[in-house]
Amino acid sequence: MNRTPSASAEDYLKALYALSTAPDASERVNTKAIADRLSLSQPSVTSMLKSLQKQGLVSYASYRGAALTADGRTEALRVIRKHRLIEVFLHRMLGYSWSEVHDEAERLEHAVSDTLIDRMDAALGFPDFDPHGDPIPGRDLTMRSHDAVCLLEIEPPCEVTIKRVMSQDSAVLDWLGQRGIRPGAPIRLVHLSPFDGPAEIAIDDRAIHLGRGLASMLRVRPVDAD
Amino acid sequence: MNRTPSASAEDYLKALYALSTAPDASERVNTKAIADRLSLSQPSVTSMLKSLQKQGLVSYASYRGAALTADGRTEALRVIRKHRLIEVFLHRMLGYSWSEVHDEAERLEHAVSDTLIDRMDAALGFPDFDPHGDPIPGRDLTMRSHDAVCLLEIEPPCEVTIKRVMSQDSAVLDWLGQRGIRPGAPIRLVHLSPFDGPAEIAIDDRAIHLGRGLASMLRVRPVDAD
DNA sequence: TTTCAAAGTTAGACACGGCTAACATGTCAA
DNA sequence: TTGACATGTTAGCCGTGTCTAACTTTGAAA
Repeated sequence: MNRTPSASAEDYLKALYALSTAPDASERVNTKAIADRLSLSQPSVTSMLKSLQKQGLVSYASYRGAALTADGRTEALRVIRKHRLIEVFLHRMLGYSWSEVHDEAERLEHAVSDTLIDRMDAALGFPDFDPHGDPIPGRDLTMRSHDAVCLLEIEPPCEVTIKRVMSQDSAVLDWLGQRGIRPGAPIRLVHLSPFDGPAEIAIDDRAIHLGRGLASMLRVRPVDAD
Repeated sequence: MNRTPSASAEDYLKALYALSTAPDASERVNTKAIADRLSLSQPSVTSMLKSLQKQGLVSYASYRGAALTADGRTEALRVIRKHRLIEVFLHRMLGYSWSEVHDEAERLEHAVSDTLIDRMDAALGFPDFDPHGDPIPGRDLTMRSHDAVCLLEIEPPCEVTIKRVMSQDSAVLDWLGQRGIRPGAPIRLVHLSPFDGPAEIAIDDRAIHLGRGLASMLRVRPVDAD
């Protein structure tokens, strides 16, 4: 009863991990939230949760949502580690842009062995972050914590460094990338318009106005924090 | 009705290709031969052949065996191309030995996109052969012909170069590799014992005696043929 | 020409992972 | 406290790809 999770099961575990570690998330995760995230019907989710519980990866109670067990969390982190290392590998070794890596990694993460991923890790020099700035769990499958904060929580004006861009949408990533907005880039938060207005930032002395949606995807650290 | 073949379907197409291009193969391939090669039951094969026929990849008639259609052949070659390029990639870029590459490639071949494989191909400098000396179909999906002959067809004594080692068994490959028997290695066929006896070869002036089984896996070219 | 073993197919089952339709439960607002 | 509506589950279906058991066909030897 403890076989390797199927590709589908891995996707559920990843979704569960992401939803339960989201900024404002509760302990237990909704059936609906999982269904929405994976674009599946709710009954499909119910049935997979029961199956994952039988495998000891999820704790689940009818009408009460689900949570990862310690084992489930480990499996989720194993997949996330694979996903992010593959992203770095595609980016650095094969010239993929950061907007292209996600979809390819989404398929490969279910096919690469633990051995292969460790060799990729070594070939890359044991990177800590993927091309989007997402932290890569180490071989011990613990998630590194990330001390960056949301751009919208900064008091303008302020010089910050972009640490992480929390989007997987390739159109968004292309648009940001063309403007130099990527992890490591130094930017200046100039102004935050009230009433959910845009954020004005400056990068290389060029002004860019970002809607709140986009701005909230940027995780930054004040320059003097180092 | 012309979707991308499933991972299973790809395995059947590869098997069909291998069996129908084997040295002494007939036009049509047995159900049993496929079942044996894939370690599946015969009824499973019958049912998949019907499905592949419906997809236009295989021509099949009850009790008459099966053959690839032009489309099926193309799909088979696409998978073989992926498999062999992945093998080269693992070997050259990630330090895999030639006895390790097959199993990993067997899983990855179903997950890599055409785009990724083309980038790997370019990163490797468009190799013509995989680590076992098997020819890699080009982007146009045509199989390069291979002018090497079986070691057992050579008249000893004769200096030859090993061109290809037709085994996927890692124990066999390790044993051969430890003795320097790999594509590119120059060897001397010293003697062929009669009555299905061993082949005596010399490599770096060291004598090695190979059973017919092993010897028949070696494809070579006489040194003066270049 | 007959027969019989090997090869092939059909029938029917199962696990997996989806789905829709219908029913059950929870929760918030009145 | 009680609806009403959002959320969740159950029931039952489907397609894929596998299996075993039972039956059919083929083809080669007698």
